[in-house]
Amino acid sequence: MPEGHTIHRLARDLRDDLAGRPVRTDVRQDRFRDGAARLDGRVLAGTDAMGKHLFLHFDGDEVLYVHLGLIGKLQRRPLPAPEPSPNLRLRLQGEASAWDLTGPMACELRDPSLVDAVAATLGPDPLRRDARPQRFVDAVTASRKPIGALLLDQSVIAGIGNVYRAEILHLAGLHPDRPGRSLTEDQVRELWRLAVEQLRLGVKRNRIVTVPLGGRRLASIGRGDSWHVYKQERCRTCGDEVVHHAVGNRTSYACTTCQPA
DNA sequence: CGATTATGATTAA
DNA sequence: TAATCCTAATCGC
Repeated sequence: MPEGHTIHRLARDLRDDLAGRPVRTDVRQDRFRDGAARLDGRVLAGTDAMGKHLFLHFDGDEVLYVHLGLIGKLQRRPLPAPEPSPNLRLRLQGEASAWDLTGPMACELRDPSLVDAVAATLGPDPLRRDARPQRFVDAVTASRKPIGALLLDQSVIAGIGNVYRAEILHLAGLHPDRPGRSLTEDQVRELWRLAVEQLRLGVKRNRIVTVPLGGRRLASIGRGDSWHVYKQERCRTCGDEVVHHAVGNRTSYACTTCQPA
């Protein structure tokens, strides 16, 4: 689940649930036992999300830095919270809920200066008001790498993952192999606009659904029916064949008709 | 019940 | 390019 929309939604939900009051911590794995003990009883001051990076600011000038990676989860448990999984990296418990972190790529207590250090490695984030889209446009139009690789490069645009890459390129009618340099500024601006639109929808729905709802309820869209080309054999727009091939180390998906090479 | 797979990213070779 | 980390849902037998 974790592309940028997931992280921004978590930042919001964690703030709403936990901020302003002391949190209790719990842990099952050994690797963050010390960190959990340090945080126990501290007040969550606020949260921040940049691309796929999540920052929880605690009173006492310390930041809990979390990156979920491929398989990490941060799940809400209404109180009384169930017995945690043996894999629990960290539980943060507030007055009405507990949040269980499992499988993250990173879970570290750091100095607040880390936020700026991470920001310096990232391209503009379509979900942030302070994003500078022209940086994305310039990076793409200057590169000979395929647009499919550039969209996954977090230093070019922050927060896009494999699902949004496939779906945004399909919505734009662009083939993943098109070199960045071959695109017009207008085409790249359209990619940015689609990224903003789709990621915002993702935050709102807490789920990636790029097909038009057409009056249907979100809950009625089945698993695998949510996308035009990602993990599809046939394009959900025109019914033609979807071709799978590796671009930028990951499987890319493109409709032979909607996304001509 | 074991094998496979995944919406990520870094490090080593 | 390949190996590695980490977990849980899904799939085939």
